[in-house]
Amino acid sequence: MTIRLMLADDHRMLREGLSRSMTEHGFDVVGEARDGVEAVNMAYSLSPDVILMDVSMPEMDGVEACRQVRSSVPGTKVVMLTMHADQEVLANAIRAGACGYLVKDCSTEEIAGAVRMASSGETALSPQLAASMLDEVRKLDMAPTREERVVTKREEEVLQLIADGCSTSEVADQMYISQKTVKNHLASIYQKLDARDRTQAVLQAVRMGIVSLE
Amino acid sequence: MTIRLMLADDHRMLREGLSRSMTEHGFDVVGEARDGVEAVNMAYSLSPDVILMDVSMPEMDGVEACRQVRSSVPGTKVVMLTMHADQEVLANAIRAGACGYLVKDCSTEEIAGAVRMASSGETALSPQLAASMLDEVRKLDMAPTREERVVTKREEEVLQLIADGCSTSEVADQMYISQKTVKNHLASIYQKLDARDRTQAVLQAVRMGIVSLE
DNA sequence: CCGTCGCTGGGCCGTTCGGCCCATCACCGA
DNA sequence: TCGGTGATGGGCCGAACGGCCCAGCGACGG
Repeated sequence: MTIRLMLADDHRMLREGLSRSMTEHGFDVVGEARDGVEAVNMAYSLSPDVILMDVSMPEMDGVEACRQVRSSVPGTKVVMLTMHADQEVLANAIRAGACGYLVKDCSTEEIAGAVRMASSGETALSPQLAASMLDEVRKLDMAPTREERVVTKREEEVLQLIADGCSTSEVADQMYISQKTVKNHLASIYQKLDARDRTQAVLQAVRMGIVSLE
Repeated sequence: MTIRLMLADDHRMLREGLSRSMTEHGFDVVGEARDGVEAVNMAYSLSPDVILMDVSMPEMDGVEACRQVRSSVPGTKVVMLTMHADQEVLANAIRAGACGYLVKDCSTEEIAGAVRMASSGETALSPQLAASMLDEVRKLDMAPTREERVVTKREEEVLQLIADGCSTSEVADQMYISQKTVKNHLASIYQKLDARDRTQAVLQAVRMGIVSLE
């Protein structure tokens, strides 16, 4: 069974080249759109198996078009194409329901493979993108690592208990200290975390990874 | 300049095969380790450019070995090898400082490419892994999507402003309503989010993705 | 047409919170 | 040995908070 493919890109040359090579790879290219709006309408009337969609297009960008296609034509998979390995756009595309994400300088074999994977429900993306994504994850992990104890152990305990939903008296009970001491710890915390109440202190602590949500 | 490569895997056959093919690809295989402990010691004495390290090994698993190598021999890059596309292990490997992550059924060309990328400071990983990682990200994004408005628009505004550090009176000023109305909104929020004070309400809102941190 | 719900307010009251003083004790490094 | 810091407390007070009543108005749906 041949896969019914649709193209969406504002560059005619790219469309024609892609159309030719995808046809050679055994796909049935059933339609070509020049912008995002056209892509959404065409997807609705053609219900292709997969759409190769450029990220940057006139009228409506590919990410938004992807979102609309996914909601109005659920059976159609969308593989995004982009010029650069932009991690931010990638994240948005994933949220929009894209089943793949390729940089344009990949080979036609890679594109064909991505289309096949998409049509069978799998996800494909360029190694470049994967690497940039990893760097992003690594960056996120770096931050919590450097901490050299801004607040003391007891202060941290207070923060965690309050984040867990305890009141001042409950914190005091659980820590076997008086309410006054809890308030003293809090006062110290407010200075260190630049907060003026427990709400801000806990939020700041969450941001800094000092306490855990849940 | 040839890249000095070290192998760490508990399967002799795999080591020998890998050693042969990597040599053919122009790498200098300077050592082979049979378990994690041996890998760490050998890495320390040989200081190879790159280590191809299996995830599952006796004595010490590859992830821990990777961590120790990264801290004791900072110049050595580690590329992890695994049998299965386990997203959990991948995350740990990244945290441990791995510069690549490959499933074992990839071609020797891919491995060679990953080693070269690693030695030049880049990150490489198998498309399969990338896909499974994406699925993970997608799953995380799914949860906040289903929300059918638990709190009303105004209540959400109140929550966001408080999360941003505003007091009751400041929220009232910014929303052009009285302090009493703000407190009324909060009271309504407490019921809906099962919170007893603004701290818990904001934390719950953050957990539910209603308001954003920062 | 009437009920529900969201948004806007008022008043009252007891509790909690945060800021400001203060003290003691133990520990650790200069 | 002396000073700094962490942890433990005390008291006091004004402001903020949360719970409990209440009301009117507009929109929307049955």
